[in-house]
Amino acid sequence: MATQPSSAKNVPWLNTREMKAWRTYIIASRRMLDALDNDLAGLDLTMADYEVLAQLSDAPDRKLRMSELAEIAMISKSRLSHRMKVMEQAGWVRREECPSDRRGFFAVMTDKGFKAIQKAAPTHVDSVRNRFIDHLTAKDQEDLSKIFDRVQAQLRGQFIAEDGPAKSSNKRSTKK
Amino acid sequence: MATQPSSAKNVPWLNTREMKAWRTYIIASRRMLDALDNDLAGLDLTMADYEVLAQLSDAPDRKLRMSELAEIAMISKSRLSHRMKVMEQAGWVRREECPSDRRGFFAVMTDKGFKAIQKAAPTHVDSVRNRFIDHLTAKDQEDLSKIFDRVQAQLRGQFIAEDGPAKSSNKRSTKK
DNA sequence: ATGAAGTGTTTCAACTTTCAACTACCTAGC
DNA sequence: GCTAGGTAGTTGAAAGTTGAAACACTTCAT
Repeated sequence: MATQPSSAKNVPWLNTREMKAWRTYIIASRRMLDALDNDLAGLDLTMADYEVLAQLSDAPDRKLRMSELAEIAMISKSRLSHRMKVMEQAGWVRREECPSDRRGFFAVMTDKGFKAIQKAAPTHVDSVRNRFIDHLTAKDQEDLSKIFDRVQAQLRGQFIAEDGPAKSSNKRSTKK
Repeated sequence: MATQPSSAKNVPWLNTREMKAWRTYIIASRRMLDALDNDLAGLDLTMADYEVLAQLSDAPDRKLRMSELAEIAMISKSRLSHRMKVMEQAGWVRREECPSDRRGFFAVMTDKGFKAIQKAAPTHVDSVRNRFIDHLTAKDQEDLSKIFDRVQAQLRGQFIAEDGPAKSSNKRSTKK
């Protein structure tokens, strides 16, 4: 539906090597991500929230425009608004008016939020090491970077070529 | 909390190479998975449902015990029950009593379900190729398999060592 | 000025996910 | 045979997540 990528017919099936790579990658990744989320749960964080907070803590003055934060954290503006409300109540962030553009707001990380993320970081890094990085050689790491740089480049290419705002859109057709 | 992996204190931070590998992998993966889900949306499928159906279609007689299916599709039994209800209404699967253990049920893929997945498969494979596999050399694929085999082996190790039923458990502590 | 477009929030309805029963059955020990 | 305890799977309610659309402002170009 909608510009079927030309080559859609007679797609060559995955051969054994390809299938193995795909399945191994996809399954191990899911398990690992579950595990990481689990490791963070003890700190009342999800990976998604950690990502938002980490981005914020890296930003100059630990503040970013809402839109920009949404973009780099790869979530919709609406979703960010929702999450911010929760994190605001936890006292980790607050909103601040943008003086130069009065439509805009900054998401600002509070000291409490910064302490929270600083406390979470070692646990998370430990997770990432134990569950992933420490099992890779330096060469592996470089290979991986190259591979996923390529993957990402192509995705970006396709998205720019298209129209939509990149986000999903779940069009479960008119089937009940 | 709960057997902190001994080395939890003074965790060495990720160096540049490690950080690059981790971020590139995690971000590109997320984008790619989003894209794949998007590609499937036109066929009224999510990756999760596709996974369930694919497992079923690969099983002998295209049937599996509910528990077993839940396990290999990496979802909880409860969740599978709920999803099955939906897929049953779509006419893709049905439940069948297990004669040898009358507590049990088989999930059975119907012909209609098989046709649906057969129709979806080329699109999905095309997605997987375009967005991932075709950007890897044969060597890349082998490297990837090795890497994620290792990652998975270690995860399994840790899980076996623990008590729970492997599934998350979200213990957001007693805060509010 | 005026209208179009941008920023961010909010409401709403749909959907997903988990949790804690709950039914039904099986197995073992006595 | 009975009973205790375990397993298979379902269920309903509660909680959480999500995106679309409507909204209130503000800015910007004419």
